[in-house]
Amino acid sequence: MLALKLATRSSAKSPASASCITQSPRGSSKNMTLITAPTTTATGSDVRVRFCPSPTGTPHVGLIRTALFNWAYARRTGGKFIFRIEDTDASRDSEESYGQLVEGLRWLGIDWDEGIDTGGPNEPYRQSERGHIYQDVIEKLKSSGHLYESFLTGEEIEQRNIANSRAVQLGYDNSERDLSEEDRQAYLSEGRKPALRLRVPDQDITFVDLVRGEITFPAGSFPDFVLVRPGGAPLYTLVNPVDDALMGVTHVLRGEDLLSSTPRQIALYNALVEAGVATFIPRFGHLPFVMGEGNKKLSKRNPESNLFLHRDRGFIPEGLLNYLALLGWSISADRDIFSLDELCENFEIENVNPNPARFDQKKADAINAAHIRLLTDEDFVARILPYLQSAGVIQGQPTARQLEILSAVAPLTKERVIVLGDVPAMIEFLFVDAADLKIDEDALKQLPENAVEIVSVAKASLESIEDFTTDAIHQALSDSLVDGLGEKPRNAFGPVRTAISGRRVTPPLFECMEILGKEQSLARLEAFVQSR
RNA sequence: GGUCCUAUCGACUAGCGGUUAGGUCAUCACCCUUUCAAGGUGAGAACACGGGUUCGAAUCCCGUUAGGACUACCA
Repeated sequence: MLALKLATRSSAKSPASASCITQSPRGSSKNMTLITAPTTTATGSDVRVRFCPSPTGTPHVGLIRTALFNWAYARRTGGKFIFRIEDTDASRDSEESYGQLVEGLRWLGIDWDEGIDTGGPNEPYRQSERGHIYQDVIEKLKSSGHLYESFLTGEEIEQRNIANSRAVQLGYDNSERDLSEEDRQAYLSEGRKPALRLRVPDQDITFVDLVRGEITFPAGSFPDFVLVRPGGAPLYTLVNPVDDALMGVTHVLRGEDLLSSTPRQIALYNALVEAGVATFIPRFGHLPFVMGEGNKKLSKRNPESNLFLHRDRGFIPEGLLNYLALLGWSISADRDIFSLDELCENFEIENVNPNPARFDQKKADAINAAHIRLLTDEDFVARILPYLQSAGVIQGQPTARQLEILSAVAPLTKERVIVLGDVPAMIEFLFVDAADLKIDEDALKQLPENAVEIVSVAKASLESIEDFTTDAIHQALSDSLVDGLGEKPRNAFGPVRTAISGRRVTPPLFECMEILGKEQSLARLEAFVQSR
């Protein structure tokens, strides 16, 4: 025990510890291998990060946050961002989901330097098309002695543990590391086919996590694990690190759920280096979970996990990404709103907070609203158009008059929505004829007794106006309703608003009347009086 | 069972040995106001617990407690 501590300490002090992997051999297995491969020292433009989702289901905001941080890290360092698809599980993967992943990243503006569609020096970027590559790597690992055949079934492994009074949960006992040739032949003659396991070094494995600092897994924390199925099909445990190695990935930024498998991957990387497949071990950084209600990881069942639901509601990429970045990272002590450029300029993986963060829809909404207000009027119009079209407010391409209305109402509307999906209901009345205007229940409910009187006085006072402008309208209505009838502004303008828009909440009333024009406005007031 | 991670207002966080513990969302109050927003001002609200190290601990160390992850011939 003392010797172990000394070993760890001295190795930490030695100059050789520029490598992040600390070695402290323990025990004395005949086949003991040690981790000797160097950890990458890549910085700046040598940085290579990747996003490698499995195409199962619709894109999840937690997944997007991972993509965002990898992307931001690449943009910050000047390195490369690789987009790879891990579609080796035909039963769960779907082409539809693959398409959604690509669509999602494109919509958000997260672009990649190598990968799907874009191509690059390490094609193909879909694992389902890389089968031949893995077979070659498996051969190299076999001939360098890092893999060994394992014939025991799960049931047999459990039996052995019971027989040896070893905890069943401990799993495999590495008992076939030195299988004799006779035993091997005996298994083969039974018609068994072996899985291939990695000979894991009997030593503590330490690495410096980019968000959590130094982490040590004691020797024996996990058994020799399977890399290849009986029959030769490679597993995720093999293909993920192999692809990273082949693609030269230097920094692996991924979810916290993979933290425990990192020592396994370091052991594999070491084997890969010794087998001549890789030249270094990457650095790892484990991002905190995105949580949902209670203390549970945000699951695909939670609607707020679905990227496209946010888009459909009217989140804009700037808002959603800003909020997602806030889940574990902050730009400064007193600022929450920032652009993607600012994120890329300031992102430091070392500043990511290791605690899990809860997804808060209210705050996400507030951040999105702030970004909508930052849009120029032209940009705002362009972005709300699809929402107006799908709500049926505008059919097909907008007319010149509709465009005119939109640009007039844009600055008024921008200030009072939290998502773009709020817009159609708010401005629909500007696009219908007086005869077709419907009056909402909640607008009617709060009308004063003398609503009809107010509206007809309003109409009379507006008829004489020459210039039908906001100021003139305001003046005329104030004179006739507030001064003339002695109504409070609230009581005076409420009925007019309802008659004009049919709604309780609208952009500012006088501006809306100016946009509608004198004829339309008066027609609506008249229609209201007639219908009561 | 084993291994690992985590712990600051209701939520997200700033803090990296000396702060009246700061900001944002949410909540409440007031101001502004033609509705709704936006904006302005203000209030309440946190260092999980126990030891240690130190002149001094939210900050470093240990333990406890509480969450969480992993422990597949899934990815």
